[in-house]
Amino acid sequence: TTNALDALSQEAGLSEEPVQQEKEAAGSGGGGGTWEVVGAGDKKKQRRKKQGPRMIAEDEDDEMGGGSERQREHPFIVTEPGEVARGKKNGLDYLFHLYEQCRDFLIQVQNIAKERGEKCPTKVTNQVFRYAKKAGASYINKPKMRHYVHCYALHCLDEEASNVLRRAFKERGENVGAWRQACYKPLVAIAARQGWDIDAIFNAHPRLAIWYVPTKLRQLCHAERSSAAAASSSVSGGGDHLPF
Amino acid sequence: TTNALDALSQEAGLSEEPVQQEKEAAGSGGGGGTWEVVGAGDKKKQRRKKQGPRMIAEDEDDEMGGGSERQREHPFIVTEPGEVARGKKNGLDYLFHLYEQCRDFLIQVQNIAKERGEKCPTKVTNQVFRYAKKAGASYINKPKMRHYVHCYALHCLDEEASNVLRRAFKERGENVGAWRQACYKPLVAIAARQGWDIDAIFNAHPRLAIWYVPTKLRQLCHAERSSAAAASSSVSGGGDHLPF
DNA sequence: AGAAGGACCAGTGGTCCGTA
DNA sequence: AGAAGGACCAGTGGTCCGTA
Repeated sequence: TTNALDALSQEAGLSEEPVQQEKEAAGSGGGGGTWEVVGAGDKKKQRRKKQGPRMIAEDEDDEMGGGSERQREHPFIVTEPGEVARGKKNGLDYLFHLYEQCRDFLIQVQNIAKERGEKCPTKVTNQVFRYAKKAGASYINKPKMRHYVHCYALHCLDEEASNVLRRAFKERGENVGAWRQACYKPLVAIAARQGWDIDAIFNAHPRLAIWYVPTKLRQLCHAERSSAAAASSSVSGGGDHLPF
Repeated sequence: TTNALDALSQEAGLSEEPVQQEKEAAGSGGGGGTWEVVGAGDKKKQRRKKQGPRMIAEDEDDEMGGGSERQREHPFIVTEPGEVARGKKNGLDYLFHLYEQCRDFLIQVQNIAKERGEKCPTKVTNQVFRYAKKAGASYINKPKMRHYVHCYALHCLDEEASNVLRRAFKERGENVGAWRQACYKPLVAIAARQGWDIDAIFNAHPRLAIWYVPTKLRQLCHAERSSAAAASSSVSGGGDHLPF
């Protein structure tokens, strides 16, 4: 906890070279099952490129010394439950594991806030992402986590349906983007069964409640509810008269 | 609701002259008991004054036409429960009434958001203040409401104690600032009785839950808890040994 | 001196788009 | 073409301080 406290009390330093850490993309080719996650790659300096005509001294050492490349996480592929991705890929169990890690980081941030009597986040906020980065989990970032939230939601709310979908998309050789898109539909169906309140559905699930409902999922639920309501009113005639 | 929808869908226009509305500071000298609240004063243009050297064409009509002054709400004075402030003053029942109004505005904003399938605020946010202004309640503003939140909290959580305090401070002829300061102490005492969790206390009260816990109140609770803990550990000796 | 509130500012939620 | 994520941006929570 002492270390954690330190990590939080310093600000995120973008200008100083960050301390390098070891990594071999946890889970991408390793043993299997338990993810021994540590810090990430070789990233260096990536200074701002756009934003106005600020050009002077912009690229003092843009060559990065000895040709080491800016490192990213390996891309995800559709894997079935329990399957470990081979080659320079990460599997979906690993993806979902990242959400559990974020939850752990949130809990740490919450504990620190409570100790200090500061306001205590209930969601995975920017502060939590900053904390995760400081704690060495540089492979966690906001755009990625937000991108796949609804996939994780399906995994939480109906693991069986999620597994079926994963197997089907793996079998068909679909890419991650296609699988990701396909995750919306069963979620909307779940919302339909529960009165369309997707926020309530997220909040009722302890591991999901800490994630913001994705805008697109919210919109899909709303659109689907509207057209369902229109359809059910049109079967009774479609006019202004009372049903039945 | 149609009007409400319109009000929300337009952005707050700072540059255009806002539509003028009638007002005679509701409750400041009126009948008594029920606040017939409407729009506010004569405010005009108040464009930015600081922020850089942007000077050109800054004050095309700074004289405001015919000498009409920029209008503010009358200041609050300490009144006892049920008492209506006389002269160019507002009483504390009116102050608390503003919090109830904000709650009504929040509920309207929530209803609109639900209809539209947008994310739904649980607190009085900037959006709600903007909505209130559009709806004609220009006497409601964020700095004022935040300033007195803890006073309203005491009123909600222990109306009897709040009333006693009001009578005492009125009798002593104290000003609003002194009364406001004095509201902290009984709140900290309430928190002490309930395990020091001021957020939980706010959230447990339906009318209070929509307000952010004021920073200073949170800090006071934290400081008081710490010193209470220190005191209770020092009576048992003050050392590192176990109590008892 | 006491008080009301416009306006500022650091850090947020959200996601685009230059990058690999 | 498909995907990861730095970095941007509009609007937020918070409150200072020029104003009356």
